[in-house]
Amino acid sequence: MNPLDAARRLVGDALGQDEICGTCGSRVAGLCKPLDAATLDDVLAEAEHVVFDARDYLFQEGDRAGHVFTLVTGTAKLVRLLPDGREQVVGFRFTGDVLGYTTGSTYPFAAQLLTGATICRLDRPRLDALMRQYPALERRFLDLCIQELAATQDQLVTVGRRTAEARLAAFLLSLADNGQRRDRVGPVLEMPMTRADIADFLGLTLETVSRGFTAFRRRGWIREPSHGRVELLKRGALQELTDGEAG
Amino acid sequence: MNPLDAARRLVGDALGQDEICGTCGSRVAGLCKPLDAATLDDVLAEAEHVVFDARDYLFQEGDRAGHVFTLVTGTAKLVRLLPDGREQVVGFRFTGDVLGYTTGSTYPFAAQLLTGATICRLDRPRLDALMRQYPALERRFLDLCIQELAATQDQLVTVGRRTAEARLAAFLLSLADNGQRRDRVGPVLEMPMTRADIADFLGLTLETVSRGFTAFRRRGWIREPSHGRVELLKRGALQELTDGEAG
DNA sequence: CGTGTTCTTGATGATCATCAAAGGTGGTGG
DNA sequence: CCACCACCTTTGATGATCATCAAGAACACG
Repeated sequence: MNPLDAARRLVGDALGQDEICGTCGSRVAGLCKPLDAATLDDVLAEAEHVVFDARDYLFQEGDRAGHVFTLVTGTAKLVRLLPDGREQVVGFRFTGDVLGYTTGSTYPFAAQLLTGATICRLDRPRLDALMRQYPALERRFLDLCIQELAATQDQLVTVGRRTAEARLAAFLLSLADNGQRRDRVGPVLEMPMTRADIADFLGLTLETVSRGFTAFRRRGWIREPSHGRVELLKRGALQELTDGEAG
Repeated sequence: MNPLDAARRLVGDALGQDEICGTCGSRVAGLCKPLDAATLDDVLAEAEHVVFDARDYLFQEGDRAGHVFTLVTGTAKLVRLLPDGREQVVGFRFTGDVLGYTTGSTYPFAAQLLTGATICRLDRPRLDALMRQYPALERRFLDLCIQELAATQDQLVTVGRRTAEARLAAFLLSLADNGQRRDRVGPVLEMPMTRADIADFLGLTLETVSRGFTAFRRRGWIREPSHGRVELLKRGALQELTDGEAG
């Protein structure tokens, strides 16, 4: 069952009901995690749920920042454009993550979906009102922002100071960490991004990324059971590569 | 007069008095900018001023996050270490900037001074108390964090997708923007960082950075009137380079 | 005035981008 | 249901960019 179908079914069954909203609120990375039940109800009463297709943009770079989004289901990439049209992926966002919060008036990057997705969306006027009412919400955004900052700095280290294969290894390990935080079962990771997406994230070309995957496969470090999935067979080897102890 | 002497003199004359504290509070990037006078007095009463030498660390990566710092005078670099000892500079901080705020228990990077500096320092327990009292302070940190995030994403674009000379041009232009925000007079920019610092920031080697400066000098795009200073003579040319319209 | 640090410049080579083409895969419509 | 088509992926050949190694020059400091 592909993610889009899953999302549609979920929404069809339970749009606006506690089942979905519970999901919004209970995720590790979710917006409402530290809120008590009464507050949560207030917040969720204001939010709306929407379904998007793969490749849809939640927002473009420079758009008026009118909403904050939570990914109930699906994966997205955050993209900055260069004047000449090339793009840099500044991050990926997964089920449970929050996107698009800014104190500025426009989004500083675009958010494009890699899969179909169910989105929980809250508009800025309502969010501002809720934040005045519940200061814990503002604190939550600060926590999230500090986490994002740390992750972006990590990425800067990866792109600035590692070889192509080491970057790829770091990417795969971060995917795995991500899966764990979301308590996904089993050793096989979902990887909905294309080689081009990964290249734009790592500051490489898609050819170089492809060669990296091939090399890891040949060495028996990874396995790709199907499109959009990886399994890390030798984490130690990947870790050594990122740590620079390459032989 | 070197920056260290300037800092020492300033502190010797006016430590703890309104003159310095006014400086903390009035800067564009300062912590207390949006606070009213009464709040500002409360915050400043809790802060202490300290003088550091060039190369001192305000904190190391992994230290307990016990203080928040404002640079009253001086320049610092923020550094992440790799397992093999190489380092990535994730940002520079200038007079008026705030450093070291995190909701976590340890600093995720080190802060090392490039020049002597006067620091306005506030410990976490007091800061937390002040934030409970003045929610505007928390909001201020969120603003700052979002700005830092945007700047770090910009840097990711630079390091991931631009050539060596284009990175250097972007760096010089950002220095100039920074100077403007601080309403520095005249066309000559302070540049207290070494070629190695710049290289570690741009994901290059110090030799490549040096060659870049030489190339820009030869083309008449920049001038270095003395150590630690630059003047941008052809901003348009530098801008074209970063925008990728290089011929 | 000597010493350590930073900066410059050159020579060489490795890494990775670029260009090119063919093989897969999934989705769509006939 | 099959065939076609668009997109993604793989693989190869070549070359440019930038790292590395090396040595000398300029500068700051004691």
